[in-house]
Amino acid sequence: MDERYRHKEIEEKWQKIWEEQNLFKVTEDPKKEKYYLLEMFPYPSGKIHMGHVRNYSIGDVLARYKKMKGFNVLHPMGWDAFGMPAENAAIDHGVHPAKWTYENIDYMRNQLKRMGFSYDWDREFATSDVSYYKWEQLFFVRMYEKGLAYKKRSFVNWCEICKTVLANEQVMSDGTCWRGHADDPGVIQKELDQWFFKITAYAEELLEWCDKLPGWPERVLTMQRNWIGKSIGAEIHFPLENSKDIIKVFTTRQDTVFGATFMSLAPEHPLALSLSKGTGQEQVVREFVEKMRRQDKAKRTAETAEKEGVFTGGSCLNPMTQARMPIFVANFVLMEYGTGAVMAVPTHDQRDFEFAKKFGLPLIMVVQPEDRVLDARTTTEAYEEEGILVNSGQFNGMDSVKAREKIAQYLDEKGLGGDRISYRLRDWGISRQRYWGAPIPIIYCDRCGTIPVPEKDLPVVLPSNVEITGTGESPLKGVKEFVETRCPKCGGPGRRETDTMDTFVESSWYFDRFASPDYDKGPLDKKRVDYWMPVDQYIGGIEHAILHLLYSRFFTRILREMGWVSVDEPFTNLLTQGMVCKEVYECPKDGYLFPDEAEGQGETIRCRKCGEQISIGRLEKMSKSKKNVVDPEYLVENYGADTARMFCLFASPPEKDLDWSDQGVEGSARFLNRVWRLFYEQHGHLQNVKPLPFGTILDGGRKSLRQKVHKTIKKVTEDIERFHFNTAISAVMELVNEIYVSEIKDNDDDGSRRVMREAVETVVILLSPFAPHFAEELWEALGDRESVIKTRWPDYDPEAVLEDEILIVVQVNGRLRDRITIPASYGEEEVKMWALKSERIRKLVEGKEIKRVILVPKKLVNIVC
RNA sequence: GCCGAAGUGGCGGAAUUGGUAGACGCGCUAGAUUCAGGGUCUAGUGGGGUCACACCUGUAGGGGUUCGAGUCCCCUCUUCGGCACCA
Repeated sequence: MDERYRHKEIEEKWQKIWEEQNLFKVTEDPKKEKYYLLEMFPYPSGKIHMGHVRNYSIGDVLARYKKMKGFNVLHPMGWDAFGMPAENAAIDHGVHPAKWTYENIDYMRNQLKRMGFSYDWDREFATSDVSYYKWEQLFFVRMYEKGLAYKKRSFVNWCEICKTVLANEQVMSDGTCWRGHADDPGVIQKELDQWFFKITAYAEELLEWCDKLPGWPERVLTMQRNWIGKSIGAEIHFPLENSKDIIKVFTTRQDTVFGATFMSLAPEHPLALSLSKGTGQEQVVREFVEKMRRQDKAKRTAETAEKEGVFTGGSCLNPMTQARMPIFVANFVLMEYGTGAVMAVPTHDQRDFEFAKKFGLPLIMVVQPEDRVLDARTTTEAYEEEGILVNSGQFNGMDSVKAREKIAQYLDEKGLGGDRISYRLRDWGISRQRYWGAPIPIIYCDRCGTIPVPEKDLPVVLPSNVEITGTGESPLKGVKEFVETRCPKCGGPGRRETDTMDTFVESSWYFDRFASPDYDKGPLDKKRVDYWMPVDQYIGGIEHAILHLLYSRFFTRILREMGWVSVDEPFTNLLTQGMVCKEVYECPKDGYLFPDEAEGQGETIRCRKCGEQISIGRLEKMSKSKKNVVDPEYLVENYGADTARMFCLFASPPEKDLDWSDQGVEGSARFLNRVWRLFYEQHGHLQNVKPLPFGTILDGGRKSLRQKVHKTIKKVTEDIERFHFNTAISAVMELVNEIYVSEIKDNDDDGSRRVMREAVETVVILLSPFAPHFAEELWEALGDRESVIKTRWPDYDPEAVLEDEILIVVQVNGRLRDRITIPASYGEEEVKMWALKSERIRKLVEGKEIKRVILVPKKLVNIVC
């Protein structure tokens, strides 16, 4: 054994051995309990970052631990390889997206291997492999046949920087692109023909299952519930004046229908323009609609935005009162929600109230609170609470909750509408005007229309001879050999669809493919998928709380319907890890600085460029633009992968953000070195020594050390099970500290050596999921031939952890006054007696009447007087 | 505005169910090491107070429940995240 801990040599040595022995390869084994552990696979952007290191270190602890616990562990890794950065690289550097992507993959695979993660590399694939995306094209074709994939001309979110369409989920609440560009001008609305997946068909099921995922963080479920946004209400039909047509509205407050005095339409509503024809309002409406279309939607629909609108010239009738209701176009009405038309009840909706005041429209109070009387003539705001119905015909006097039910029933009976449920969730737009993605397998024929590519003709291979320009048109449009084809139905000339699929489609089923990545007779080998799915533990960043996780849940249902998977939900347990943060250096003149662009210390840190005093300290997520990243490669080089892993796990619990600290990394390195020195000093005299069997009776230093060992086994096991890796590591640190100061450390007798052997052996085993190379090397130094990961995770000896003397805290009136050590065997009365016998307690209690004595077994006595 | 999470030493963080607040690590202090420095080992380290005890005080702030509250309840403040004219 080397006197010094040489991380580089050790890590290379063991990575080679693991690979040679194919140690992490798994196959289905019905005799063993399976455990599918998955971390979100990376986009091959070039290099791994600290977020990956943290995510995958957490996963690797669990994978290795479960393996040692005897589970058949599936722990795969692959690449989310389609996407825009590859095209940007093509535009910026003239390198083909495929070359760029696969070179990045090679580099990053190597980096992951250097971290020592226990992946079954035989299962690796990239989503840009034809052997992967061809199955996605098969899904598309089948979905098209079932009406789950359809094409629609509509207004879609368009990012000017990405030059492509975004799904609703990909637009942030401030109206910017989810990718986070600098100086994002905001997503605009563009009218395009787009393919959609019918996720709304599963809105109810996706929502219901939010209550059946106890292994998911509540906040993720809450976000998904909000996103689906279920509202229970009614549809009401309003007949147009002078026409047989009707306007349908959705409302959750059908109890206020008698108070509806006007109508508001979304600017995109087809009736908006047609109603105005010949009324003299045509020009005004046209201008308003045009203006709205050009406006950033997030701005237009922000709550603070001024309520704007114009009269269409048309009117409809309130079906309950027959009152005439003028029809307006209003900026706050959304075409995508409900029916794009809103019955306006200014007395009971604040938006309508403000709108009515602006245009001098009538107010009719129809719901009265029970404790006061509201007057429509004097009220200054809408009353939106429940109450008793007035001015509402046969529903007068009814409670508003009850009235909602009765009015919906009435509408249904009269053919004027009825109960409806509306969702905020909209269908998933998947068309992207991009090259580097899976082609949508559709052919357009002038005679036969839209024809899916027959299954026997799949895959539609992405051509490689393409010019990437970044104009906003799909680059595939320029590839003649790709576009021009034959119609599969009539054999005449046909044109291929040139848009590609959203890359979130690939990540919606990759976890299924990992179960049978080599299968070529279909997308999934049912038997193997049934063995492995669902994923027992999924780990990744909270930023995917809606996007990826909701799409994956939807896709699982599609694959279930098609018979490829048997599960309802893909991920049983979800762990969302926090971000990796570091302080930023910001100069008032030169912006963000790298740490070495600053000089000085403490209060007087200055910019090297301009000499200006700079601010420091604010913690932000590591990002290139903020110049606060730490390159994992630097860490591995200087400290080793094991230290990097230890730090990520020790510094903070997984769900919380991790604050980067160079000194913290030093601390982790120091700990490993401390363990190394202990072994260097001890391994010689502990080789081929066997630990004592369970139940052995000991005393003195042997007993106390052995007790600490078994307590540590118990603690670390429990902590790993509940993902408290930081406290698991601190428990091992405590054990190491205790070994250092143990009085039996250098004893030569058989008993001491056997206790010591067990102690150091336990340190290695407990540390092995965290610092695997380090543990292997020490394990070998102790004389063991087999890899430490093949060792069974130890059980603790229940007898060894028992204490014969325990510390009892003695309180007087709830305040700590003394601590006494007594034999653990003492009964209640004896404990109380000894507590009262304590000198300090006697002084405090003297002359007072003892009213009560409370005893918490093995913990405390509280004397009340 | 609504919903959710959080607030503990100089710092990162401990404290499964109400029962010794501050484990472990960083930093700092002292001592040791034939000791330049660094490294290593040992000990100390919430604040006040004391030679040392005793004692007082302390988990964002205020109130409450309890023999006992970081933990439970109510109110307030701050931070972060989500949703936000969704009819």
